[in-house]
Amino acid sequence: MGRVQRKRDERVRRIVAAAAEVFGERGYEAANLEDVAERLDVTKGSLYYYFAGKDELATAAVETLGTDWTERLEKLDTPGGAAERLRALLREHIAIAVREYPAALRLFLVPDSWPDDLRARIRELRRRHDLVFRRVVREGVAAGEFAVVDEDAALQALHASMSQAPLWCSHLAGDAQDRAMDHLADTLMKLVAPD
Amino acid sequence: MGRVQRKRDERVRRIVAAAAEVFGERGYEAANLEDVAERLDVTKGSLYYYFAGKDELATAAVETLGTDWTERLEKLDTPGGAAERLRALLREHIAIAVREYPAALRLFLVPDSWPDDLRARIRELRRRHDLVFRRVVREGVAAGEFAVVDEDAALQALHASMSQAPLWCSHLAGDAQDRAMDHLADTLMKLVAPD
Amino acid sequence: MGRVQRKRDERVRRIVAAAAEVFGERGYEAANLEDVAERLDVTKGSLYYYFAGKDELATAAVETLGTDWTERLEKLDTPGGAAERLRALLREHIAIAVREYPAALRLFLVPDSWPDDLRARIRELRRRHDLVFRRVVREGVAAGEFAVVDEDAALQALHASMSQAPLWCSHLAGDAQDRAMDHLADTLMKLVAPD
Amino acid sequence: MGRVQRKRDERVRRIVAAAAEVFGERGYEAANLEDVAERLDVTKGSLYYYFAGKDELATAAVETLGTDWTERLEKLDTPGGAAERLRALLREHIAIAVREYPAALRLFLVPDSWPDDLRARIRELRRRHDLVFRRVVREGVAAGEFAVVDEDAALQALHASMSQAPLWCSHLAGDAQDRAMDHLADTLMKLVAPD
DNA sequence: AATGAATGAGCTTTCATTCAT
DNA sequence: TATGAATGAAAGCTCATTCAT
Repeated sequence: MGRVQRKRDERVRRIVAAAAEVFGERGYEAANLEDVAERLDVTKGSLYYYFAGKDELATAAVETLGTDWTERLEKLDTPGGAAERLRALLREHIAIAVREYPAALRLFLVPDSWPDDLRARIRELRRRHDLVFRRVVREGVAAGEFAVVDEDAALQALHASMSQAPLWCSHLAGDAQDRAMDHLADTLMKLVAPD
Repeated sequence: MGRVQRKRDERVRRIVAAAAEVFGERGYEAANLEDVAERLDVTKGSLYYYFAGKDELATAAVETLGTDWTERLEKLDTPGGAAERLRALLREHIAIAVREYPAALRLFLVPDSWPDDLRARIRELRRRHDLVFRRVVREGVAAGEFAVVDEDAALQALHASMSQAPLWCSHLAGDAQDRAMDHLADTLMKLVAPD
Repeated sequence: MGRVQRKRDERVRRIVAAAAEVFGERGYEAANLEDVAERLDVTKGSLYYYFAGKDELATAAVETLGTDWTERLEKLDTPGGAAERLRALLREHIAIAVREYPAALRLFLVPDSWPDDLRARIRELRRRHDLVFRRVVREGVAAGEFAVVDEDAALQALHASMSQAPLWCSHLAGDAQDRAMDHLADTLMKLVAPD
Repeated sequence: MGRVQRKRDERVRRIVAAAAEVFGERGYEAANLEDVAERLDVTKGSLYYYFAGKDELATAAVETLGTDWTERLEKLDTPGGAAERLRALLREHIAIAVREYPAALRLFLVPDSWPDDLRARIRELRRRHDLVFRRVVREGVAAGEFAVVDEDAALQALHASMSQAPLWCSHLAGDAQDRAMDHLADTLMKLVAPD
């Protein structure tokens, strides 16, 4: 992989980052390529040299954002039992959602009209993301630290609550926001609390 | 209020219903008036006889849907303690979300660009809706039946989880879907479980 | 002509008056029938019972306004020489323009696309209106009171100046407006001043 | 300023010229972008690459036309006294109105609904245009060559008469038209004639 | 590789006009 | 007579997409 390829990859990376911002802020439909280009100081047309169209760009954005997010959670190597580790995961996930991707919810609400392969890739992304949490939950349950009514239900509730956190946390200021995020994490821990 | 007015009201009601469907399915941006009109077997222009524009129509849809939903929950007169009543509320709310308004989440994700008064009305709607749950939770806590880390956090988690339920319940068939909904309700009860 | 016909005439008269206001304020293109109807507390559709369409209504408005205006000038029976009479005509014309039909200029700027017969009627109106002034000017010239380079040019200048008077007189307050109108009339008298 | 910019400027210039034609012929409301585009052999949408909307295009048209017109009059360096110079100005102004911008009157009758800044720019344009005439009139008065009842009234009358000249001159043929224009200019000179 | 330009389809909105009642 | 309702054509505007340079 030569210098040329590296340069191209870097270019793509920056485009996707910009796209993730715009799509995240406005959602797929309301986002427009002009704004993505503007953020990169290039023209709309240039994007087509790297991406076949809006769909592909949005998919790449979702993919990158999803992967980054997942990896940051995967790297979070907290020592201790399942409870400590889950608590750390929740806190980190909420922090990322509120601070960095306040509109990720919109970003993941992809149009139903997308081709199957794009949808499949996104589903796969979510599955991998979900696995980070699911593993800890499952270990906690096995170790008797946690108890769940239903694993799927618990995980859905966790994800849903975290992804909507920005909707009511964003408008809070520094300390109050921190406290709200902590309270949410603590609250969600109850979902897997032993009886 | 004469026959004419009644007829107009009925007409408006049907338009709003159609709009709620379309906006709910596609979200505000992706929805278009052509589709709303088509569902009513009229032409686009006719809608403007009843509504000043897309915004107003969407607001009406959100408002109607929100009010109906809240009222159905308010009417739910379950006997018993806070736990029984909350459980019934959760189950009903989830059922409505999954069966009748699978895309309500999208509908409530209103554009940031809306005028303040529209946003204010929507916020008010949500507040009233929230109150139905908040009251029961508060009573349960007072009665020692429930314990919450933080009232706001608990309620946010409840709402978020329920509103996203369709995303993973819709594709399930009859019995499996019922079971999933029950599991979710039971899971969410843990959020307020006493220690 | 029975009571029915009289009632209809009265109805037509009021519609035309409202139309003259609206067309005068906005000009032909920008005016819309909804506003005309609203001013009369009726619905758009009703207007079609009396007029075949927008064109006919506008023509009637122009015609009525033109006729009224002309008749008021014709009735102005000032004693004295041509100078006194012309001065009175100018002053009255300007007053009507500024106070009552500040946008008459817009009203008379009819679209080029109108059918020939409508245009012909309007031209005839203007001719009759013009005649009121032309007669006095001609008499003044014959009597040696006036001198004109060219009768047509003088009359065109008179009309143009008077019809645009509202553009710079409307924003003036009571006395100042009166003075401006007087000055304009005096100024225009110079157009026919003897050498 | 590179070749690209020059090309863009030229493009803009041609668009504005086309717009001035269309707006001038039909007035603001009746004019439509389709027609402007058609005259340039492009599609409607292309205009938006250069102008934000109908308002901006119309303003540019008014501005360009107004500036050009004023500059042509300013460059008119006639020798002689105030009378000779005013006579030349009138003649040139009338010629431009009749021959080149027969519907400028319509163009300058901007909608009341325009934003204040657009209206302000147009007013400024008119002020500068007016100044060309006002200066000569004032000099003539100072030199005792002219006498006016009221400077403002005289100038308003001059402008109004000239701007409406096309309404009755356009339909005249070659020589007759020339003569009519001359007569108008001579007639208007009387407005400032000494007593 | 990137740009400026253009396109065309699709959207929201307006409004003269028609018509059953 | 008058109304409420609906229509359809046309307007202004947006934007993903294409393409010559």
